[in-house]
Amino acid sequence: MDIKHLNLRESRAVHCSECALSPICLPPALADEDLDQLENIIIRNRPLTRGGILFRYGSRFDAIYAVRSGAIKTCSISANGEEQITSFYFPGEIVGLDSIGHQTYESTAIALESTAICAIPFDALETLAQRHTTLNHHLFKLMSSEIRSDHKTMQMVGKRPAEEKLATLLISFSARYKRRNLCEDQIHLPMSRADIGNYLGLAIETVSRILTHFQELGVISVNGKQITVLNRKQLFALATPL
Amino acid sequence: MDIKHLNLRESRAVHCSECALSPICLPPALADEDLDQLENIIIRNRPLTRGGILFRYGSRFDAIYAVRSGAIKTCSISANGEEQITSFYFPGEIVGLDSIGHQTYESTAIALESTAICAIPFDALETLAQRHTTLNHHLFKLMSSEIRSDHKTMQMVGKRPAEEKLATLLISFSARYKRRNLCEDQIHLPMSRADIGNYLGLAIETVSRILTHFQELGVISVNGKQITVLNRKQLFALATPL
DNA sequence: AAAGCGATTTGACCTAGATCAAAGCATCTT
DNA sequence: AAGATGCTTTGATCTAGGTCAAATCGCTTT
Repeated sequence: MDIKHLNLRESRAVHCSECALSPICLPPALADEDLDQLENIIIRNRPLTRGGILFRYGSRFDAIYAVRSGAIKTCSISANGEEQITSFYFPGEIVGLDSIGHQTYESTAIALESTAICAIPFDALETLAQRHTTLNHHLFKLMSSEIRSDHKTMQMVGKRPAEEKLATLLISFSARYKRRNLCEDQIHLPMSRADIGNYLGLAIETVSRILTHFQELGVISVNGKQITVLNRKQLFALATPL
Repeated sequence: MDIKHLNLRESRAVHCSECALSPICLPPALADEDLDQLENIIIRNRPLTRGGILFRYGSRFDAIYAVRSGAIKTCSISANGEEQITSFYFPGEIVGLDSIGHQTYESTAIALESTAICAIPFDALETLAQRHTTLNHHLFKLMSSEIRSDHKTMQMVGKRPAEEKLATLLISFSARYKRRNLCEDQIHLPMSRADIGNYLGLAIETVSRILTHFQELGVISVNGKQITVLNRKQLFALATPL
């Protein structure tokens, strides 16, 4: 490991207790002592670049990951090789929960842009959780939230008009920006139109057309991957009321 | 509680260790002593009748449920009142995992036919799991399996031809029959065509048409809710290769 | 700055599956 | 047994959104 790399590590070595994302990713009532123990097992690697693979379907499962910055997509690959994007993950969110209890990762996780990650080795985490009720409970909660979020996705994807799907997705992204105290009306889409289409079950042409249409309606303004919400109320009216 | 009810309870009081479904619903390596403790917290109520509600969105979350016989559907209700079926549960499977860590149930669970249930109060289960690593691990595993199963559903529902969706669903049901050592070629559909349509994102007419078409192809024979698989190989060929 | 390349947009057309409508079938009532 | 009620099937249309094709926009790379 060269000096430059060491410096990089050093500069990014933020303790969980100082991390702005901890309200999203950690249980609220974690004692200082427990936090220290958790801190000790977390590994902060060099950031992934766009397209970089965090883990690959079939490789040995050893850790779950907290996104620190950037964004991740996860996909299931069907036997005939077609990939289905199952989720997008933003800072503060945890990737890899679907592989817990398995020997191998059950999906592939790919960085959508330059992305910094905290790796949390699962064996150590499970051992720690066995001794700390709060942490164990938090893990249950994280996993059940993941299930619910998948259910919302199913609700959005299953047989709704394309406009509704897209409006709903934009609102979901906006809400996640807000949760991190970022401006909820400036949505940066880290993924391609193809990714959005795959996720929502739409052709990329449809995604593009609907974004232009929303723009014509004056609901949003589109500038490549940058979306500005101009009429929040109307956007909600276009979406599936979840 | 009247005598009749007590008798009913008595007659169905099968211990987990004797339950044919335990390989599906319990961790394989659970010590006898732990099993006794688990057994003590489980509540076996009177069976639900068709349409009976196991739990309702918004009511207080207090237990997860193992299906003993019959079948359950769970639905998310969107704000405009439309329901989206998120899963079907067969004997040995666990319902309610999506509500763990919440005060209230996050979905509604409804019996599709006469259905017997084991209720497992979650507080007690969590306390027990805190002391028994195997059980805790099993809970993680159950939840991650639920996430994966949702991902498979998303893969099936998202932008696949209708025939593929239906073939895939039949195979999923068939696999779950087999898991319980039942004949994998005799599929009893406990749910209506409308439920299947809702789940797969198809109109009920489409569901019906495709079942007839599969019958014309000689792949299955349809008799109301009773499906017989005549050509397993061909059915697989019609399905999404998951 | 030019060239090259992938991503995105826009337009024209076409199909899978939705919707509408009506007829069959069961199951439950009276 | 005759209705009544609610599924399911079948048939005839219609349309949202897919597919194909071409133009445009942003990028790297040279």
